[in-house]
Amino acid sequence: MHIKYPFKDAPHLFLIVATTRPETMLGDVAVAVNPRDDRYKDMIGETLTLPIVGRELPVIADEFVDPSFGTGAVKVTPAHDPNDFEMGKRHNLTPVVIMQENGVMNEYAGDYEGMDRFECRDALVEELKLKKFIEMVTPHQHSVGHCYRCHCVIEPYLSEQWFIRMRPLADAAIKASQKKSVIFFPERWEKVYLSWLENVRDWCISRQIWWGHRIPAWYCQDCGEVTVANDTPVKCSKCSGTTLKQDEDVLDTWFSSALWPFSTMGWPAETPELEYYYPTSTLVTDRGIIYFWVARMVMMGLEIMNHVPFTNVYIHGTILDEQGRKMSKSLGNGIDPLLMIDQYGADALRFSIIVLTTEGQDIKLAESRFEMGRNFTNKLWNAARFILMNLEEEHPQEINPKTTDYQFEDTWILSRLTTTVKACTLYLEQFKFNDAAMKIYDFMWHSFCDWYLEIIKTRLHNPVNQKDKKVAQTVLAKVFHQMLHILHPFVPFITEELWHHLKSTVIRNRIDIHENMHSKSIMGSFWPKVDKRYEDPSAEEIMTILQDIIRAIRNIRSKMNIRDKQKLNTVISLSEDIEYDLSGHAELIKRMANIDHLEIGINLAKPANAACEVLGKIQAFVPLTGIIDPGTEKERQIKHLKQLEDHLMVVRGKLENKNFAARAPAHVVAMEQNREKDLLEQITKIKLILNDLG
RNA sequence: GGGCGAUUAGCUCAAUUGGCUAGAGCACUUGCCUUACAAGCAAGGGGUCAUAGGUUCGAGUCCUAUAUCGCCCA
Repeated sequence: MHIKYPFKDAPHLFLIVATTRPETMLGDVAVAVNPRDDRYKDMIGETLTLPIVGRELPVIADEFVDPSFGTGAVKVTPAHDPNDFEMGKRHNLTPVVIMQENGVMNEYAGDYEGMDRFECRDALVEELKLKKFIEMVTPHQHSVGHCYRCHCVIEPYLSEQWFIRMRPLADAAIKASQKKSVIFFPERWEKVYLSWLENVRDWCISRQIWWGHRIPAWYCQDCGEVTVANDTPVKCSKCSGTTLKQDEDVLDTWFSSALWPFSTMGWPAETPELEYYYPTSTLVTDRGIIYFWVARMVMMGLEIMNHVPFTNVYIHGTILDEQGRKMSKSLGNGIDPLLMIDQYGADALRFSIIVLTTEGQDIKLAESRFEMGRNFTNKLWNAARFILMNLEEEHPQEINPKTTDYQFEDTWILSRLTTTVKACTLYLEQFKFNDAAMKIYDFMWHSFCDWYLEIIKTRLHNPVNQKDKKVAQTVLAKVFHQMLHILHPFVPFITEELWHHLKSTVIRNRIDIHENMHSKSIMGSFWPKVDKRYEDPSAEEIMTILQDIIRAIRNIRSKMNIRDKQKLNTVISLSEDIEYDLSGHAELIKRMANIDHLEIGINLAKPANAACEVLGKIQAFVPLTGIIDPGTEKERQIKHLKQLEDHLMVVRGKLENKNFAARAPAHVVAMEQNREKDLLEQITKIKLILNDLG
């Protein structure tokens, strides 16, 4: 709406002012233009007459005015617009409040006194029209603040409120993070924290709502003195008058929240809780409240307790719904954790969420994601059933397995366990929870269950001697015990339950696993220490090779449609320069690949009608007279050959680049050279096999 | 308008700070009710790492620009 404001000295001339809230003109105290706006330059300092009201308004110059917006001249209403309030302060203008607190026009509204603000708007526009003060009306889209509870339009309103001077508090909080007394994980959130503190403005803590802590300020009705006190004062501190009125407003909720780390511990009393819990080590939260809450807790902690409330601030991703929207009550797209716990289990819920929580990434959460955690806990439960069942046996004295009593798989799983404990510990210290969870997942499922349990089944069910069976049982119990411990933070309920079963089984059967099991709960135990004696990188490397061989044989089985139950014979031929001794592992391969006769040796000849697999310096031959399909076999070999040749091209591309040899580190060059040699050897072997197939 | 982040397999996400043929879960294909587990076992298939330049012996990773999406602030 464009309104004409006449000049005092030339009432037939006007300055046109645009507004979306015409009723606020009753509170106008000036009209402002941009000092560099040529259209209005000459008018600065002139006086206008406010239509209808008749008040004199100076034309002032202010950089804030955007010449391209509206008419380039704006009415200044300091009592009813925050920007105008700032402008009013800059030009020493006295604000005029035109409404009461309930939105009804007051005595400054003249004839409109007593009208509601919207009623007043219509009536005033009518009058302006009648008196021809309106230049034109254009539709204009703008955003209007609404109350989040009652949805009515927010009215900016000049009133007296309490503020906290933030600069000194903020400076202390900035220093705390510079000194690393407060550390963010991931690190980059520190920037958000700092940029807010550096540009912080004084904080208005008065809220005009009926719930919350009333502001502890009392106004003397006799002399006007303000008394601020912990306890309700009985008389004015200045004139001793007894007519005191407490401020109607309450403290901003974030003010109370800022005190949370100590106010919840009995502060200001010096309670044992306060002593124990303040300061604490780590705060875990969402990035959305880094300055609303985190920074304010730090400031208040420093100011009041002389110490930061926490050292580490772990910022996790925001949990969103499947479509990437924030969860909210009004959208109804939230997931009820209690419902999920009923459906999938508390541990499943917890484990799934930890696995999904990757560093600095929001989490799109769908209910189906909890299946992963459920499957994991289910797997753990079933593995435990198997273990406990197989420990159920009277266990006499000779239970103390010396290193020489260990089978290869025992050394391997103990080393894998140690590696896993090490990695988990490191990841947890770095707040990389999902990496820690994934390591445990992989160990429990793909090392312990898929391989170790399968390998030792024969030792448990058809042992060659009782001693070896007992060694297997002891290692089994020991690994399971430690595994439960590293699993415990991720799946606390199931590990507690299983730990009790293990404890009673171990005690009843007198299995000595050299672990303290006297506490009443797994929570009373300690996090496993890395025991370097169990580390065995070569066992882990050899096991990887054995797994490759076993997979290759199973692959041949699958491709040639041979049932798992059918026993096969196999010849494993090794190059003479192979770095590993596999001779001791024939039994393991036979067991896991279901092989009847297995021959392992250097440069063994390929048997007739055999399916082959080339694995680096190892060749596996499975004789399949009458079963082998030469077409399928040829296809397999050609496919493998192509892979090797593609890889060789990449490697040669590097080696043939003169700069590579000159500038890359020696170990990288050596690695590529070795790789070329290995690839060539393998290619030669496959070509021989293909020749043989015709 | 300012700032931050994302873009990798059909889907959801990793990739130890620039160095083996980019991994996992789900989904998919094939074969298995094998006395811990079919919510499972075994074997597979699947990726021009958003696009275009640049730096480098070497780029998913570093730099610049573009596109799309998201968050915060004004």
